[in-house]
Amino acid sequence: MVTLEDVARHAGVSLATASRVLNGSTRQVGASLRAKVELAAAQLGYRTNVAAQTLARGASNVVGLVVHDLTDPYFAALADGAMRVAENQELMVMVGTTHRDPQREIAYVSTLNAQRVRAVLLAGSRTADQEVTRRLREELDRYRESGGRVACVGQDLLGVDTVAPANREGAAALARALARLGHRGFAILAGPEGLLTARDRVAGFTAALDELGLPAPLVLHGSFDRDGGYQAATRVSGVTCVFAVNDVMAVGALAAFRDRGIRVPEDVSVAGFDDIPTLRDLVPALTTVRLPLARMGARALELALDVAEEARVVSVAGEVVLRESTRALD
Amino acid sequence: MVTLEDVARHAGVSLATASRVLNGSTRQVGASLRAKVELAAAQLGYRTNVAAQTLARGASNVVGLVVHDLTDPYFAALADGAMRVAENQELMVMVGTTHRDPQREIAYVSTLNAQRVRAVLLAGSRTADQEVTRRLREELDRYRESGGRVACVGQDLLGVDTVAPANREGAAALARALARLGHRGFAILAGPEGLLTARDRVAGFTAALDELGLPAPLVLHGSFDRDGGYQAATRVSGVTCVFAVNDVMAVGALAAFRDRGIRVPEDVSVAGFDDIPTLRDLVPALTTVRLPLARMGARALELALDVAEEARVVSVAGEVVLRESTRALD
DNA sequence: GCAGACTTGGAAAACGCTTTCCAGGAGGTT
DNA sequence: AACCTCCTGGAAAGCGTTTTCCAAGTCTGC
Repeated sequence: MVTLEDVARHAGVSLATASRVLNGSTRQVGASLRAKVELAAAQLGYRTNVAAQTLARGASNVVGLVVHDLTDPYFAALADGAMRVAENQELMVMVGTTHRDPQREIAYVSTLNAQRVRAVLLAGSRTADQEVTRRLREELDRYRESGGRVACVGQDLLGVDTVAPANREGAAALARALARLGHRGFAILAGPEGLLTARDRVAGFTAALDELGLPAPLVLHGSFDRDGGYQAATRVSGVTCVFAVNDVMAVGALAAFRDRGIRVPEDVSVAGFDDIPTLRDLVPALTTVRLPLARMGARALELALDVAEEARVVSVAGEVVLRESTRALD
Repeated sequence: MVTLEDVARHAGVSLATASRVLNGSTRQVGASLRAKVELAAAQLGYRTNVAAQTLARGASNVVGLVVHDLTDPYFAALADGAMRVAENQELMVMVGTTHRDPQREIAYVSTLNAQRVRAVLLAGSRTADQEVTRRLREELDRYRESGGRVACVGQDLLGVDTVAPANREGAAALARALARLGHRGFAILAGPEGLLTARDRVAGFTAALDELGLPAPLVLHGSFDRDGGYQAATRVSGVTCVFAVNDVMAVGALAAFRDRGIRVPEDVSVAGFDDIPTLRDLVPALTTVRLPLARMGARALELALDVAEEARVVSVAGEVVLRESTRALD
C-alpha cells in the first residue's frame, strides 16, 4: 500500500507538497517539484486513499441513491439520469435497493449518513404509513443537521427538495382523453393501498371521471409491479377501458388479457402511466402518461447538490400519449 | 457533528470503551458501561463516521459494481443479483456506468481502488481491443496487489474470478435447434465487431451451421442495444431466420420487422439471447437462450468476496427456449 | 539597494476512528 | 496465602490525508 508519504519521500519533497500536487489544491507548486512528485506517484503506482481524504477534508465525493427496485425500468431510468449528473461532477454513486420495503429506506439513509455522503436521493413513491414517514423524516433531519443534502422524487412529504410528478393531474388528463374516446366503464388496476403514487393516480383519475359525470370506476388493488397488474387484470370484467397506475402493471395486464383471450384494444382498452422506455416495443403499443424519467432523476440530484435555503419543489407534468392499446368506441 | 469522543465523554467512559460497544469488537464490555454508552449514543444521535472507521480499520465495507448500461435489463438483472448478496453481507454497493465505453471501465477501477472498496465486480462483455484490456489488467493488478478482490461476468480474460456464460455453446445449441425447425437461410444481427460476447455468439452460431453443412449466415453488425438491432434488421433480406446476439437487439429487430410489414414468425423467425425478464411479455414471445442473470451477478460477487488462491472460472450454460417468434418451416 | 508584497515549501496539528498495550481486579488452583 | 490466569477498562499510538501556520525566497517599484 503506497501512501502519500512514500511518494513524498521518493520525490524528496514534503508531505504537504505532494498532497498539493496530487490532490487538487489551490496552492501553486513549482514546476520542477511538481514534476518530481508526479513522476514518483506514477512510478510507485500511488492511489489516493479516499477514506483518509474524506476524513481530512470532512467531505466525501459520493452521493447515495435509494430506489425501490432497480430491475423496474422506471427506477433504472431515474437512476440513469441521476448517475449521469453524478459522473459529470466526478461523484461516485452508492445505490441501495429497498425492494419496496419502506423501512429499508430509513435504514439506508442511516447508513448513507454514516458514509457521510454528500447527498442522498430518495427515488420513488412515499408511503401512506405516517409512522414510517415520521421516522424517515427524523433520520433525514439528523442527516441534514450534519450538513447532508437530500432530494426526493415523489410526493413532497419530507420537507426536502423534491421533484414531484403531477400524478393527479396526469391521471385526470388521461381519464379525460379516454372519456373523449367514448369510454364510460372503467377499471383501475390500483396498486397497493399504502403507496401514495398509486393513490394519487387513482384519485386524479376518479375525480376526473366524476367531474365528467361518469360512473365511478372499478378499483382493483394489487402489487405495484408486473405481476400485480397481471393479477388485478384477471379480476376485470364489464368495462371497456382499464387504467393501470403504472406501465409495468399495464404490461402485466396486457399479458393477462392475452392469456384470457381478451383482445386489446378490440375488447378492452388499456392505458398505463410513466412511459417507460421499453414500452414502445410492445404490441399493441401502450397508451400512457409520459414522464421524463431520466430528466427527473437528473434534476433531483442537481437540486440536492445545489445548496439552497428553502426546500424547492419542482412539479413535473405528464403528457398523455395515446397509442394503439386504447381505441375509440363507436 | 457528534463524534465517538462526544459519546464517550457523555457516557463517562473512555474512547476505547465507546468504540468497543458501538462498533462491533471482539472485546467484552460490562453490561452497565455498555448500557451507558448506548444511551449516550442514542441521546446524542451518534452516527459512525465510516471514513474514519475505514481508515483506522484499513478495510471498507463497500463493493464496486461496474456495468455498461443500467437501463439495459441484462445489467439491471445482474446488478440486482449482486446487490442482494451485498445486502446480506451488510455491504454497500458503489455503481459505475461505462455507457459502453471500455476506457471508462479502467477509470472506474482506478476510482474504486482509491475508495479502497472490498471488491469490484466487472459486469459485461470484454472488448477485443488488446491494448485496452492490457491497461485494464494493469489497473486491476494494481488494485489486487493492495488486497482488492475482483470478479468479472463475461470472458475469462482478466485473470480474475469469472462467471463466464457459455456464449459459443449456447449460440451453437440455438443454431441447431433452429436448423431442426427446418431453417436454412440465416442472418445474424451481430453487434459491434469489438465486443467479445457478440463475437463469441456469432462464432458459436456460425460454427454450428457449418457443422450441419448449412450455408454461412449473413452477418450484420450494429450496436449492442435495441436501436442496433433495429438498424441491422432493416438490412435483412432473403433469410427465413434471424439471430440477434442479444435480446434487446432482438426486440429492436421485432420492431423493425413490424415497421417493414414483415410478420414474425410467419415471414421470418427471430431469436435472441439472454432471456431478459421483460421478454415474456412481448408478442410474439421471443425464442432465446436463457441465462440465469440474477444468479450470475450474485455468484460473481460471492466469488469476489470469498478469497481464494487461484482465480476461479465458473461457466454458466445457456438453455435454449423456443417460443413463438420462431416457427417450424413446412 | 531596500521595504513591502507575493510565492513557494515544510512542519505539524488536526480529522474520527481502531487496536495494541498496560494495569488492576476477580476468580481459580495449589 | 501465594501465585496464575482471565477479564475488563483506559491511554495512546497509529491510519493517510489536508491545511494552517511559518519561514524563506523572489519580485516589484522607488
